[in-house]
Amino acid sequence: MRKQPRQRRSRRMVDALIDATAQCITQYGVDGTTTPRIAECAGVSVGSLYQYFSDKDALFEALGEKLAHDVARALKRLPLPESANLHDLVGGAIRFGFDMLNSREGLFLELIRNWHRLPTARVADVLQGHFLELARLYFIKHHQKYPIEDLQVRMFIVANSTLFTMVRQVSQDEGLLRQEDVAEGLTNMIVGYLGGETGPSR
Amino acid sequence: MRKQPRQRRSRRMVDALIDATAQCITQYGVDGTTTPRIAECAGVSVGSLYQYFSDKDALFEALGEKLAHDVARALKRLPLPESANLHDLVGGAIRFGFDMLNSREGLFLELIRNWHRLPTARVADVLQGHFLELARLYFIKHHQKYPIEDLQVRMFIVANSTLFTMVRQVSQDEGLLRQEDVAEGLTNMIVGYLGGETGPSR
Amino acid sequence: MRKQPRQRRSRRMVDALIDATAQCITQYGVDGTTTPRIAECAGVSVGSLYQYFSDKDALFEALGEKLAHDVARALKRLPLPESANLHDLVGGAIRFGFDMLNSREGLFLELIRNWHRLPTARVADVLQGHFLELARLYFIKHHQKYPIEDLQVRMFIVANSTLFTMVRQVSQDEGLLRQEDVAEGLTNMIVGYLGGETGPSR
Amino acid sequence: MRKQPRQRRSRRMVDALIDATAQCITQYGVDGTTTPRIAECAGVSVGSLYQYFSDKDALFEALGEKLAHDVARALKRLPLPESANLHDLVGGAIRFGFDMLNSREGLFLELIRNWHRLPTARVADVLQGHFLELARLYFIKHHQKYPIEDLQVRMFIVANSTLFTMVRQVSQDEGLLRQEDVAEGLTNMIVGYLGGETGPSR
DNA sequence: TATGAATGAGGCTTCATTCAT
DNA sequence: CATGAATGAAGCCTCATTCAT
Repeated sequence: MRKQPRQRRSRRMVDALIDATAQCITQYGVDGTTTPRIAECAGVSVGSLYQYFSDKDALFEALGEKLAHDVARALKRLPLPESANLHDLVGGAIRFGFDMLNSREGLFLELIRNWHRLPTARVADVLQGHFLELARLYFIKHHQKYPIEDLQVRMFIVANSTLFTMVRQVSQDEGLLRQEDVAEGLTNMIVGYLGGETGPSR
Repeated sequence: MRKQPRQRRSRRMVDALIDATAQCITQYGVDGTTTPRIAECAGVSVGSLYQYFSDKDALFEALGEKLAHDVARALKRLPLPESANLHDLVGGAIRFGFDMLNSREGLFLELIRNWHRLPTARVADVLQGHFLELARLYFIKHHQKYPIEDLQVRMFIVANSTLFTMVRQVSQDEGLLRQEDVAEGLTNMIVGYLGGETGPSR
Repeated sequence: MRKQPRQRRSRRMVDALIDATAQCITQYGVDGTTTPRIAECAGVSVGSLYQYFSDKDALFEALGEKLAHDVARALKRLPLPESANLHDLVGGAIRFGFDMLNSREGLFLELIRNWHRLPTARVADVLQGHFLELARLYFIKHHQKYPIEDLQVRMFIVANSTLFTMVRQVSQDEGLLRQEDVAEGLTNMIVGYLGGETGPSR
Repeated sequence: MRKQPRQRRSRRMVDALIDATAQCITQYGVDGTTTPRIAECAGVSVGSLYQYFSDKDALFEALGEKLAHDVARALKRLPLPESANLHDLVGGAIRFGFDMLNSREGLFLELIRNWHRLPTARVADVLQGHFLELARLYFIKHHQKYPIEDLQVRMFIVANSTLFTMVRQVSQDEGLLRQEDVAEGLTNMIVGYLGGETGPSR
């Protein structure tokens, strides 16, 4: 009970630093997000940064984890209409994805672009777990049998295809293609892949 | 008559620098590829590097363009069996893609991963043009009518989905998923998308 | 009566801090011994550290003094056999020295190595006084006349020669020379110097 | 033949940096010798420092090696009178040592004090080799048989005793003991040890 | 032209010490 | 008194780029 104030103070600092990191990333990009800038952005000295995070990477990791949880929560809140057919479901997810990428001044966009240089192990775990859970729920509800054998391969393909195609679409400064069209196309592709025949060729 | 040698010398130097850049990238990654290293790798002074390239980015751009042309040439040489059905065609392309990503000690892999930080406008143009041309040829040969209206959208989706899913697959150090399975899955998804009904849902 | 507890508390804190300093030195070396670490090691806040010690150096000084007293006490307890000839006496002292250097996980070793960077004035006083006293006792017991004139010089030479040679020996990671041999050699040298003719050359 | 100017330039820079390091050490001590200061002292940018030395330690190493060679050269030039008896020889060496320690504004003093924190492997090799050679020459000239068995132990003891006793003497700001007396005492001790009976006790 | 020495801003991180609670 | 969060100067090192030769 006596530690509360301290913990709350700590928590506030940690949050401030994570938020500052996010802000720097949207403002200067991942490359331009330096420890001095983060500290300044948080209105704090560099020393404080290192009191709460062992490392610049630790900050990125914390930010990633926080965002992953935010996304997971938002996903959970997505209305999954009982009667939803696969097309609406996938379409909804993709629109949700585009919304995310367009939100927060491109924070997610920049993070996903730099995926391979960031400490993403934890984040990936969180999200993957969530998506697999969603898929399982869906299949259990709509089909007794679901392709458990290659579910992982399918999820991998679907997730990455969707994600990076969206990233690329949003990254195109000039609106060469309309987001609506890309969303629709992606949806069709995914639905066709997940819902249709699965045998090789034929 | 006296200019030839000079120009040839120039050409050789430019090539050496571009090759050195590629070598540095495979060896040290994009981040570890510094101008002094490139110069040393090319057996040339930094000064010379800046004589021929205004900028580090210019070098990357030149490398990208060169590789794009290499890839385009290789694509052209791909045997497209007259009788090829769509599945074999796409499957072949995907296998070609995996081969590329696994070739040259991961050079393409590293470059595509860092896509957004590199000057890729020209490269994208070259490759996109090529793919569109391929698609047009295919459709002209096999279908009188081809969906010219949303061909660009489809190519965009297919290209990016395939490319980044492959990159992610090859990036996974631990072989969680077998490349064969991913290739097969991707192929099925693409074929289903390109070859099947195209109307929105229904 | 109300002050007692406070003073006892103070004493305990001071001791804890000094012990923590010693522990940090053995664990991280003199360079790695930071005030935050000491405080943490002592289970105390940095602030408290500065309540009791004006300065990091003050802590080192206190540690030095404490250890000097420990050593002095241990020296006093050394059995000085009545019949001891000089060789046994010196040999015993040197073995005692090696034991010290090898004890406490190298605490003394590390401190003596860093002699010149630490506040050692007081320590030197304590030890020097002790050694001179020992010497005086010995000479009084065994020789009526003792070279009071250059006793200080001799003690200085003997003490430093022995000490730093031992330190260097113990510092050698690879056991190039056997400690036994060095101890024997040192003993011979010292005995020869203290016991033999003292005139210049001859 | 065309590389000369460059090499000379390099050589000059390297020398300037090493000299600057020496100067910083005498002026600010080993702890106060920072890379920015060294660079400034040499009238050069930090970057240049790192063009010639991979590391701060590399600089210290180079300085050490240079000084070791200087000392070795000076030792070689020492007049070793044919007729020298051991006392004069050792006395000369010790006086030479004191001269060194008092020279160059205490550069050697500070370096030897910080022996254990500096990269001294090479230096030790150079000097040890030199001293062993000297010893061999002496013994060969003066005694057919020389105690080859424990020569290493003896040299180790003599060298360290002498060196660190001298260092401690010169370090004493207040001239508690006269250097002359310490030199004489050391000489006597060494001569007694090296020249006299060597059997254990007796 | 070719060279490569030189630059210096700027990145990451540490730690002795203070001060508001 | 005790606390420990906060500070910020300072250390080490990198690298894109320039410029005198």
